Amino acid sequence: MNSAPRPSGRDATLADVAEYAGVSASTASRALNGRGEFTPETRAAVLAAAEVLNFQPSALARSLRTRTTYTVGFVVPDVASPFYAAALKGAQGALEESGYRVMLMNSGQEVSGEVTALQTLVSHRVDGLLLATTGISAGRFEETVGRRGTPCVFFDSLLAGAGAGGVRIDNARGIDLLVDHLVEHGHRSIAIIGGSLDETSGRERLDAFHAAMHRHGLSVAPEHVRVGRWAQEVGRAATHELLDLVEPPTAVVASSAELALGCLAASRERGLRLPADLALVGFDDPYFGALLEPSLTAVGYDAEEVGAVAARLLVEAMRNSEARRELSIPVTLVPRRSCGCEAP
Amino acid sequence: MNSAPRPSGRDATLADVAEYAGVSASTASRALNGRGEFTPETRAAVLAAAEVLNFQPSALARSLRTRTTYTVGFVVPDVASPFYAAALKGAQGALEESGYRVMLMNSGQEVSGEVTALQTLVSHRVDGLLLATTGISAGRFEETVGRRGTPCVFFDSLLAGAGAGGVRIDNARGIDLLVDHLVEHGHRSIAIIGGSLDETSGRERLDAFHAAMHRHGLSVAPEHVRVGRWAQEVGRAATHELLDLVEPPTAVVASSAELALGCLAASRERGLRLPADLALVGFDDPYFGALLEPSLTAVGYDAEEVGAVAARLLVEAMRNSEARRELSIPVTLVPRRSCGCEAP
DNA sequence: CTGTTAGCGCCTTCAG
DNA sequence: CTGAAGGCGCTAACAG
Repeated sequence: MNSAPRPSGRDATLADVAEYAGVSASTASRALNGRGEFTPETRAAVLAAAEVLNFQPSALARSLRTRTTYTVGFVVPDVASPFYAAALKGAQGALEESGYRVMLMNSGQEVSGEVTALQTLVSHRVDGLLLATTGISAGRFEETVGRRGTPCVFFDSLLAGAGAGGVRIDNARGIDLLVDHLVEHGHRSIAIIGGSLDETSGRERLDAFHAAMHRHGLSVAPEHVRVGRWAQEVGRAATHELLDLVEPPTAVVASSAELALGCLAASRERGLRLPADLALVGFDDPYFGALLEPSLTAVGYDAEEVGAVAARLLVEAMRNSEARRELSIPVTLVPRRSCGCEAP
Repeated sequence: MNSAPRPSGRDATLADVAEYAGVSASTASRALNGRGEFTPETRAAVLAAAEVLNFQPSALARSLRTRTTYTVGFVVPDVASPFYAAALKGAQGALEESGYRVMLMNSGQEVSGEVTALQTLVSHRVDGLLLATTGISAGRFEETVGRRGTPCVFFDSLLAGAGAGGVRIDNARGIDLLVDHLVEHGHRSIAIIGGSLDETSGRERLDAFHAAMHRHGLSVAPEHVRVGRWAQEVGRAATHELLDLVEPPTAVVASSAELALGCLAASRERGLRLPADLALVGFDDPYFGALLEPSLTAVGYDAEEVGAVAARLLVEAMRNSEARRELSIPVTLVPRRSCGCEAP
């Protein structure tokens, strides 16, 4: 034993611990990190010293030295969106299990924001990236993170062939489920309110809609296709436009929960009774879906799982960069009343 | 000019840039950071070199040297919760404006998780902390981050007198608004479904409820007070219990959106017609509140603002640690139909 | 205005 | 098993 705990002038560094324990810095380092064998005394002394001095190793210095930060960058358009928030939680959990931390960046729906976020993350030397892109080009991406070779797993919105992998939602299957269900209810004049075509999900859902309609031998009027941002307001406006048509649809599939909510709002403004006057189904099953009026028939999936799977893929990639892998998250139909079902 | 861009063996370091530009490392550093004046040539040469070599300064090394990370730690029980997600977004935006980045940690509703999160953040030498605690003790907090003196602003749930400041929601005012409104509708037998008493909001809302009832000269039956976690399931169970009473309440105030949703679900399960059979009002105005059946009368506030204000307080504290400041976010009543109003 | 020197805190050869 | 030495990449003194 030596002097009293440091008067907190600065806080304890490895050297302090070593001095206090009466050993060299390297020995202290080894003891603390469990490398090699020691005489019990030595080890105990170091541990005690660390305890007493409240030693908190500097992740900064360690990372600089080891060239590993155990930090992963997470970039999404908007953390406040339920989907991204859930994905973040899932990823966070999975990463934590593997000892990684998350540095979060909002890209704010803009490519410039995405590039900035990526640069920041790269300068922080993150070990990996989890990215839900909103439209960065492969070239820009390559230029920003490619050179350093930081592993990157895309999710939700993928960048063709780039990065160490991707996790997608089974958009085509989901839309199929929705359209099939509407057709079973006898609808033939179905409209779609789609999300941004700059994103994978926006494009895939719209394409799948056309394909599904075609499969049923149904035609889709051009004015029955509305696309825009993923916002409630967009869904609302689109619904009004749809209903103002000389031949309004008898059913609509909304590409997201926000869009479906907008449709609901517009219908309510017009005093429409759903599903009698208009049937509605949506992609995304919000947790309050059963409590809406009418309760919303939707295609659901596990958003946390999207993040968790992406994170696991990334961890693998960071450990041993193997071949690129792409996974798909399954979706299921949750029939409720907005489609015309009698159910719950 | 010198040789061709580096074959990307490793990536460019400041030394590389300096060499390429034919100047010393310190000059390169100064030029890049805009310190001091230079002969135009020098500056241009350095900038060009940095450009060509795609130089990305290491935030790690810089932080180690300057003892500043420009990173803020953000700790919440659950990022996926709408409130925290929104607060995060608000904080993120405000912080970004001041050049700070966010490192996110989920405490998972447990004190142990909170301590771990704090330790991690401290070892990363974050410049500041934004914390929505779930019950860490002042002692534990002091022990974990106090020694280093990292500024910390609490939000939502405060730790009495600790840290550099706090941002609270005006819970008392919100509950007053709710109770007053119910009383105006003629209710005298009002129950409350409260959230966790380990958190400031849980306690304050419950206390305010008792105070408000008292103010109106109304008594509250002990069995009309139910508390638990902030979960829909809890709200549902509590509502069933309330309705099974020999003297069920005629109205209930739910302490959060989740709780209100649970109450709605339970009411629906029993085939009750709201607000005729039971009036309901809630703290927290979810964005889909108008689309529920019946639409939910609630007290709302700007969740993003909570995060943004906390972040601004923190930035001030990091710049010049002045006196502790505590701010309150205002709330407003949004009357809809679940209370008995005819409105929208 | 510019270069040289030193060191942030840690880990990891290389000797002993 | 342990200690000494060096360096990760950058910036802040200190000279010139």
